[in-house]
Amino acid sequence: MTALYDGEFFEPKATLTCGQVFRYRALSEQDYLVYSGDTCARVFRKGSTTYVDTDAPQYFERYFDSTTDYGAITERLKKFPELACCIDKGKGIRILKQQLVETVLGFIISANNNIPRIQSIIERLCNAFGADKGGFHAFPTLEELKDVGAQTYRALGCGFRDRYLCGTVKILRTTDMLSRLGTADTLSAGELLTGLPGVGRKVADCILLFGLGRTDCYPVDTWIFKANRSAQNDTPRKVRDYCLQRYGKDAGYAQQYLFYATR
DNA sequence: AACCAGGTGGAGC
DNA sequence: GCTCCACATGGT
Repeated sequence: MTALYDGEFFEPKATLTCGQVFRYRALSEQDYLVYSGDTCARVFRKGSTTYVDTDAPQYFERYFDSTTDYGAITERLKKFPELACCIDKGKGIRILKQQLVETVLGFIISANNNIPRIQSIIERLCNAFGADKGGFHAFPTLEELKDVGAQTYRALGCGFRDRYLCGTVKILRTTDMLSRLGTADTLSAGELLTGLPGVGRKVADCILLFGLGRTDCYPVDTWIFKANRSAQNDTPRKVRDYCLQRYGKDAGYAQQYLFYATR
């Protein structure tokens, strides 16, 4: 089934290559396959329309955040002069509502890593342990990762993050953290997440934003820090606090427009 | 051949 | 609280 969207605020390329998601593959300039959990969709643009072709239309309607008014968000953020040109470049970005476990493990792998390598590690992880869905493999469930040891993650190219993955999988499997994350406020959810091995401030903010839909977050990575640092805000923590205060509930959107435009 | 990549954790102060 | 630094891996 294929759903149609006005493409002004929904471009496949901007949405998928702005750094929020790792499981996608480009077929051409504005034509992508994207995988989430155990499902997939083809997202492509023709003229001023974006099409989503999938067997799970209701899932991807939510995944692509279809009911949020990005025109209103960009109007609010355009008032900040430092964002004006970023929004012109990236106004087709949508913040995806991704699977929580997939987001947690994906961003643990992202630490001190580059995006092409993150993508290939995650693809190998899916191929090794995720269910065969015919043409692609699902992201592994916690149950499927139950007995995966550090040396196996190491063999998949995860490097020093092997023990983080083992430790986090065990906690997610054996505690009620996942259910608590869904109902906790953003601050409490952040504290829960930073208690996981391999999850610090930045990775927690990515999980909050991309896996829990908390747009009042501002992940500060090396790129954002270089773009935002000043004499006043000379540490990642200060940049984060300043931008959270400045952009409020729109901080997550602001961060994505900036990341996409400056990376 | 150093340096970098969507950083984190730990030791030492 | 803070500052250094090791940590796998592959690309430039």
